[in-house]
Amino acid sequence: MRLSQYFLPTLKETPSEAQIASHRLMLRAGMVRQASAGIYSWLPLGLRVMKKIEQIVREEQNATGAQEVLMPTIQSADLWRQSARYDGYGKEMLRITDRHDREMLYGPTNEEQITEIFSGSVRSYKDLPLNLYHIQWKFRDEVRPRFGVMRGREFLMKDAYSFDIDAEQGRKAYNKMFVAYLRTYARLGLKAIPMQADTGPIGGDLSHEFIILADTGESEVFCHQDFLNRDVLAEEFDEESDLQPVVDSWTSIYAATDEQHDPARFESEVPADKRVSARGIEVGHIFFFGDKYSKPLGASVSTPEGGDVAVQMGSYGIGVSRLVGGIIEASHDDKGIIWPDSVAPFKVGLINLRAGDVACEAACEEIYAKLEKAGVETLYDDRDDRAGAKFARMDLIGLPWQLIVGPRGLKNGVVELKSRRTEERDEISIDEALSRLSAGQA
RNA sequence: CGGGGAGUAGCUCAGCCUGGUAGAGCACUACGUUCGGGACGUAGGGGCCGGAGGUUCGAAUCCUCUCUCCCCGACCA
Repeated sequence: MRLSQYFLPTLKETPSEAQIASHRLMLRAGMVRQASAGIYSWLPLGLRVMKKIEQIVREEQNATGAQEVLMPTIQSADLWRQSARYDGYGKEMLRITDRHDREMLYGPTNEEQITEIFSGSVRSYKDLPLNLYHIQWKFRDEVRPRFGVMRGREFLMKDAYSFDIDAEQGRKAYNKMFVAYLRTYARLGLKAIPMQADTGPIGGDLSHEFIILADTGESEVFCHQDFLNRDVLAEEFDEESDLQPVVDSWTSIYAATDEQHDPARFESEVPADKRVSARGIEVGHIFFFGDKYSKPLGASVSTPEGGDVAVQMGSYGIGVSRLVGGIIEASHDDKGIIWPDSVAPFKVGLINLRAGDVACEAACEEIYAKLEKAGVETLYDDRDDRAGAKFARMDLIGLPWQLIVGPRGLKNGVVELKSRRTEERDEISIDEALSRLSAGQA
């Protein structure tokens, strides 16, 4: 993509409403624009990142055997009356009426809807286990939206729903999601820590929330150092096996948010040099709640013995749009965003330091064409700005690699390849730069 | 939902107290000089001063009502 043609409205000054780093940086980098309190429009750069996160989430869900569906944002009030949550959910639910005065609502979550879909089509234990998910916008009328997309009212969420014949099978489904979540966050370049959680309004007796560490996190987190050193992507799992030992290995070590923190336990269970206290952001929450929804909504299947039994359900949420902010919170510096490779909107920013210079332009055009051909996502800064402005903008939007082409280097036959994260610069030939960027790692 | 604050140019803000031709910096347009870490000069364009009432000869400014946004707390993917 040529920057001269790309809609990237970056800001030099910070809009006054933005308090935390990710919000400031998202506005300054031209990723989003606020429409009203807690509601955002996504501009090209922001949308690219969100789509990448969404795709990683999707791949990890699919890998567990979950199947993607898409449910509507607008739901009927009647459905929610059946689960008795229409009155219970309170003012967070945005209620609307259509032209016939039918009571509708903008879905804050989809347990009722998925359960109805299930019960309308599934009759036998032979159709289980089943896990359906979708990635759809939700609306929760938060009292006080804040922190940009981290606590918006409208947000994009992946929610999965598992259906099983009994609690034992349900626990297996829960464990699969547990591990899939760990893998998802790891692929997003995040250290996520599972913590025992309250089940809140969704209910149930088994629940974990996933917290990523970031200095600006909302809650204080205490955990064992081992969490941070463990690489879940390096571990092999047999999806069909019982994952309980894996889950146990993650949940048996101390980890708690400040609400549930027990200093005495922390100190007795974790050696002093392994104690980590940090700030955290919740980016996912999983629940197993048995027949809480299947019973009132009549989601039952026939058993091998010929009887009828309400299915055991779980629900599993990841805040996709929140993760865009969360990743920035976990990965930025005073110059701007530092994207992990897996979600970077482009892999490399090609900077022509002297637009209009014949040699620079020819070199950039050649490099750009070759990178595009090699499938390397490239944002080519072909604008006629001064060098300083180009550097500042590229640092702000945080692409992992900057390939800097200037008259000074070209005279010696070299370009400069700079890592945004480490700030290491290598002066190398164009060919070497191309081969490094085209290979997996630069 | 309690408490505080703010709405004036795309952004950051001054002007308001004490009513009298709507301003600055950045951004934008043109030209020139510049050109490896957010340059400089000259000339421009851009505003129903959040909205509605009121007071007044005259309202961004004073009064009333209202809408919106932000911050702190209690609650949340």
